[in-house]
Amino acid sequence: MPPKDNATYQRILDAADRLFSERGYTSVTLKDIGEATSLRHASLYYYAPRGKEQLYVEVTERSFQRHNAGVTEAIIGAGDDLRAQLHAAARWFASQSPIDLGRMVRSDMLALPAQEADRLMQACLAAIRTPIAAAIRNAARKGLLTVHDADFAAMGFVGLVQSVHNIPKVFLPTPEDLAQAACRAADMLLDGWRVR
Amino acid sequence: MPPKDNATYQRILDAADRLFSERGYTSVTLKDIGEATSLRHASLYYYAPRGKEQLYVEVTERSFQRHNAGVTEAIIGAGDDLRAQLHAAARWFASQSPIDLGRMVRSDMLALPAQEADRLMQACLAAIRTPIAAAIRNAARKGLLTVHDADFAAMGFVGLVQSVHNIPKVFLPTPEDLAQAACRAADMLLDGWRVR
DNA sequence: ATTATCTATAGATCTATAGATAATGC
DNA sequence: ATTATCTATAGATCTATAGATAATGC
Repeated sequence: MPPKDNATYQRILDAADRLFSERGYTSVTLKDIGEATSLRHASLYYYAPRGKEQLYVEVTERSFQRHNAGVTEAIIGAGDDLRAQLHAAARWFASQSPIDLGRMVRSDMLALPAQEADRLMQACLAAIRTPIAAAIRNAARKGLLTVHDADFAAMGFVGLVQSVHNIPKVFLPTPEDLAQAACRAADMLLDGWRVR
Repeated sequence: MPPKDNATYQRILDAADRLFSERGYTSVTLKDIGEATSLRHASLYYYAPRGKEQLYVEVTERSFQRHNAGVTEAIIGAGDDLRAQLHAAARWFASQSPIDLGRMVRSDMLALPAQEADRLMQACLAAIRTPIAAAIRNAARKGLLTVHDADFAAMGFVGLVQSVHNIPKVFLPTPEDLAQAACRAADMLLDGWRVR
């Protein structure tokens, strides 16, 4: 069992992260992860003795810590204005491969022991919701918003902003196109569709 | 090859629809579908000679026709007011098991021949987008909205409204709780978070 | 000696096919 | 006779383990 900061282990986690987040737990095989890291799939057990499940759990926890940090830093770096903060958060989600919470809840987690699935899912939801809900509460305290449930609003924000990842690539070819679409999505939520 | 309206075949499609939409293409096995219909998995080939892929394609096309009809009828039945129309559409999506467009794009479709995947995905996106975009355009023509891209707005609406399905069941225990949450999500988009 | 990776293989599961058997309709 | 379902099985793929081999560090 090598240390966690071992370079090969990080390569394995990176590949597993990309594959799991893209295709989901059951669609990814250890052979896929092996090929992505130029290792035989049997060698993965050297780093993760409990196999695919261990890799999935570690990768998922790591991924949500990264998202939590990414969104938090984006919002802090955007200053005090909520629109700027939401644009920064929207750009973060546009820049990352999307988090498919629905697939996680209704598919990935079914392959894990129920208790572990619960713990993991709770942590994941909190990790992405918390920094956004904090920004919303902050603006609401200043009397700028009519939002009643900041947590609910934050989850909706994530669902809306990430829907840009479902738009076919021909319509949003470059990463900047995607980022701008995500910002427009954030604006829709902030300003509303109705004329003011 | 029995006729399409054969009762057993409909049972198979219903079970496949539920399983595929919940867990995705690769997570569902023919054994699962067999067990859900009290048939041996080999018997499924009598109705779908091309196996799992055929079942997935038929079920997905059927599902999006159903959603298209469901949303269209909901909107028509809601009268002329956009808010009432969006609430009706939101209630429809809350009442149905969620469509995971992200999983379809980035996982399910990879298991299908590229050309068929393209055709299917285009049809799916259009089926749910069209009736909502029409309602938005209708209200925009009356000068009530500031929406610039009705198709983009419609996709965002679906992403936002369906995010209520990711909220743990303890917070939204009954179907009516879910429906009301979906309506509140629709209101957020219509009115915006900023005070008016 | 220890660490890292590989080959080989067992056992489980999955898709798909072949052919037997039971049920139904003439 | 035809229709519907079943049993049995082949071949592929997947997870996991055992043990060999190569590379590295003392």
